[in-house]
Amino acid sequence: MASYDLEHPAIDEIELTDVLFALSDPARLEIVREVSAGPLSMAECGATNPALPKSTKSHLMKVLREAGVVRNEPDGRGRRLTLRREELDERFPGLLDSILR
Amino acid sequence: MASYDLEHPAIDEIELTDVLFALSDPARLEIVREVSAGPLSMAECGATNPALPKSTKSHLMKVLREAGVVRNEPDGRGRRLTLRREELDERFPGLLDSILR
DNA sequence: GATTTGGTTCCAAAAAGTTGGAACCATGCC
DNA sequence: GGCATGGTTCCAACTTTTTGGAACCAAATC
Repeated sequence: MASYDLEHPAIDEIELTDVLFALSDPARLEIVREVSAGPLSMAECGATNPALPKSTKSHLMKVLREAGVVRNEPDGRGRRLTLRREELDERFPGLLDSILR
Repeated sequence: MASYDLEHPAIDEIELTDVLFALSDPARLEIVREVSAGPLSMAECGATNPALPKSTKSHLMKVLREAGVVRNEPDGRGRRLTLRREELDERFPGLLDSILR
């Protein structure tokens, strides 16, 4: 069954309030900070929170993905997490910069 | 009696995640947009949502106030709501601009 | 001081979000 | 195929937020 792709909102479907909500949780915001430095695998994320159960981490990531903040795509045996930087910058100029500063 | 002042966080106590959470609700974000144009009374706020019960509106305002987004001070018989613009701009440069744009 | 006006707080119910173990699924590798 | 690895989804318990009526409070005005 081939692909195993998760749903991502198109750029123009991304809602500001959803993005703000996704980033309003300290654990999620921290993940975004980590990912902002470059693509990471699931295991590499949440280095700050090593004891975090994987299901919990996956849920946090789901909120970020569904809000349009992070892209989650298959990568070998694992997954590749990337910040949707350019798209977010285009849709909400300056937002990410001011939050991640 | 005497004073009837509500609690407001000091500028350096304002947490980014609290601000983001406060603004992540469409009704609250709309209130902030209205207030960004200048001080308003409670009654003048939420013009978009006329049927909103006053207790509900007061709760929304409380979240905004406790997050440090809005100042709520006595003004005659009513109350004066103002956006804490300069303070927020100092603490989180560019944030409000990018959100309210 | 009684009344009206404008708003906050109390309280309880409903809705939404969080958390994590267990089951499941996909891929890579032997 | 079989197995280990990396991660998602299911489900249920728990916590937090939201919501709004009713009670309350403070200031202004008569």
